[in-house]
Parts: sequence; structure tokens; C-alpha cells
Amino acid sequence: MPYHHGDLRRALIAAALVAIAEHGPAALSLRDLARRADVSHAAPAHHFGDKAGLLTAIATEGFTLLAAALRDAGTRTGSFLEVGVAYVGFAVDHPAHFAVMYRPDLYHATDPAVLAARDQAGASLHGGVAALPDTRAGEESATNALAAWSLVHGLATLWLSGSLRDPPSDDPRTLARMVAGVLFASG
Amino acid sequence: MPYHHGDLRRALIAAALVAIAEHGPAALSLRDLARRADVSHAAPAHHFGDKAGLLTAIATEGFTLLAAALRDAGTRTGSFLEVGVAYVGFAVDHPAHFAVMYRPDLYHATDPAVLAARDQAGASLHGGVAALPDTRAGEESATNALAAWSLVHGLATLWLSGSLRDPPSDDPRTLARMVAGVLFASG
DNA sequence: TGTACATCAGTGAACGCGCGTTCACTGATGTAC
DNA sequence: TGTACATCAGTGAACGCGCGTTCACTGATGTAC
Repeated sequence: MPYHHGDLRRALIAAALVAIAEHGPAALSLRDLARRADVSHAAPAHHFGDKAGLLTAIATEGFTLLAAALRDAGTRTGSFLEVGVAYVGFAVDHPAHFAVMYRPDLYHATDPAVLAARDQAGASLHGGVAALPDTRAGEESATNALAAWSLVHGLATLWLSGSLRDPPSDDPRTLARMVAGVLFASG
Repeated sequence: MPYHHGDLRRALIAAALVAIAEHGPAALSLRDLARRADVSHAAPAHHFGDKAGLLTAIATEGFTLLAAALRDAGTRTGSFLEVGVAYVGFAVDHPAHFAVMYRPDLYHATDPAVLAARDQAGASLHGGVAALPDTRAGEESATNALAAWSLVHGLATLWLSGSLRDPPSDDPRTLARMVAGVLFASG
């Protein structure tokens, strides 16, 4: 165990993601993270200042990953439906990031980096909607985009909270495809 | 200040709803509630046993209120769209209840009372979907119901978390009517 | 109407715990010369 | 190649705080007779 960790910052974020997946972002404790990273309890403050600083870093990373996943799905398939599926897929694959991102009360929500990352993700989502065919695009596109966002966000949230009793599918992406299909049958 | 409070149980729940609306359910402290209710710090345990017991009571009450609101909207308007609007309206009117209901990790989720209340709410929601016109009802009704639930749940969640930047309407019920209209134009 | 007693709601002192924060420190690393 | 020094990452002891829980208690209420 060398005195210098090497990449303690990264290790603390990794430990935080595990802890958040277990007990939620609100229950996070810097001392617990230090324990998980096998480091003294005062070390985390060197890297993040405080708990909100750490969560800000996680939210920023989360929005950046989400933006990339949505953009990738859009360019790969050209289908808005698949962009929605990618949204749900991101939430399921990165539940800890997802849980933090939509709790702006827990982090420094006005931090420029997190704002920029969030706007990136928003642009990726709206870019998908703009590609919609037929009458649905156009002047009502803001409402359409919000409907789509609400749908996939709601499905992801319900899935993660364990609220779905007998879902038509056990695979969240398949489920997302079915459910999003109700909204935009033409893809 | 009499020795006996009168209805301390009710007062503690009321205080909890305020505290939850301010800081979220995870940050709830029984000592804080006792302070808000102007009672000794050990008093809450008499009524709820522990924090999870209190949150169980709130979740039960929430599901019961939600079930009533959905049922009422359905029978009053006969429109599934309006049942969805009522869902969003409930979330906005009772944000603390709503925040607890979908955090089953925080309460005794297997408590018979809360399970019964949850099933009531589920039945009210599905009852609305069953009344759908045309081809959309039928064998795919489970998927349709989940799509509708996801949509209104997502919109409510995004609204409550303050994630909506420039919503097409500032009134959540109007917004819900617009957004749900994308899913079920025929009402 | 009055008394005795059981029951229940709420008290308040005490406990141990985990937390965030502070601060003087020490070990490691890199750079100047 | 070697030495001096600045910088930075991480340490560990100490602090005060709010928390949940326990427990012997006391005040209030209701019921039996």
C-alpha cells in the first residue's frame, strides 16, 4: 500500500457508484467511501471538497455518458424509438449515475460543467425527436419531445424503483421498445 | 400545553410531510419531527416504532389518496386522458406522499396495508385504460397501460425534480393534458 | 356521585455511534540547477 | 549524476453535532364498582 494512491479520485467515484446503487445518493457518506477505497477518512475532501462536489462530478459524468449513448443510438439507427430505448438502457446500466442526475438538490446544480453536460444530453434527445416523420413533427415538436422524454424517463424510473409487477417483458430494452412503440409506432 | 397531545400521530405525519417536501424522505429524522410537533424526542417511537413505520403510514395514505383521485377522475369524466391528468395532479398536490410512495426501500413495502392501497391505485389506473376506445384496447392493453403509466409518472417526476427547462405550459395539469394527448389523442 | 385502579401517552436523562470538518503532520514526487 | 527544495497527496488525532434507542418515570384518561 503506497502512500500515494495513484488515482484516488477515480477510485472514490467508483466506490461512490457502488454505495449509491446500494443505499441511494442521499445516504452517501464520505467516511464510508474512504473506507471502501482503503484510505484515511479525511482524504476525500482533498479531491471533492465536500459531498456535493463528489455528486456534482458523478452527475456531470452521467449526463456526458447519457449524451453519448443517445447520440450514438440516433446516428447508428436513425430511429427515434431507438433513442428512447437507449435512454432506458442507460438508466438500467448506470443506475447510480441516473439516481444522482435527477436529484439536483443534492449537488451543485449550477456548476458550469454539469450544466454543459446536461445541455448536451438534452440536445441529443431533441435531435432524435426532430428527425420524426410525418405530422407529428413541426410546431408541436416541443410537446412531442416532452411526451417522449416523459415516457422513457417514467419507464426507467418505475423499473429502477421496482414498481413494475408483471411487466410484459423482463428485459428493460425490450420493454422500452414495446412501450415506446405505443407512442411512435412509425419509429 | 397539555400533557397529552390529542392527535400526535396525525401531527407527526403532517410534520413529516413538510419535512419531506423540504429535504426529501431520506433525510427525515424522528427527532426533527418531535421538535416540529413540539413534543419530546422519544414520543414518535410510541406511534410508529421507527422511521420506516412512519414512512409506511405515509405511503399507505398516499396510495389511498391516489386511488381515490384516479377513480374520481375516471367516473367524473369517463376519459382516460383525464385519469392521467389526475395522476400528475396528485403528484403535484402531494409531492411528499409521491416522493415516499416510489421509494419502497425506505419503508416496510410488504406491509399488508400499503400493499392493499397500492393495488387499489393500480386498479384505478388500469380501470381507466380498459375504458379505452378502438384498436388500442385488447390484447396489448398491458403494454398500453404501462405506456400511459410511464408517461404520466415520468412527467410528474420531471416536473417535481425541476428538470423541465421551458415547458410548453407552466400549469402541470395543462401540461399533462397536452403531453398525454400525444399518446391518446382520442381521450 | 365518588373512589380505586389499570392503561396509555408522553417525558427526560443517558448511552453509544457515525458523521463532517479542522489542522499540524509526513511521505512521495517532480523540478531547478 | 546528484543535491536542494517546493509542491502535493494522504494521515491521524481531535472536536462537536445530531441521530436512534433504551428505560425508569409521571401525568392524564377511562372504567369498574
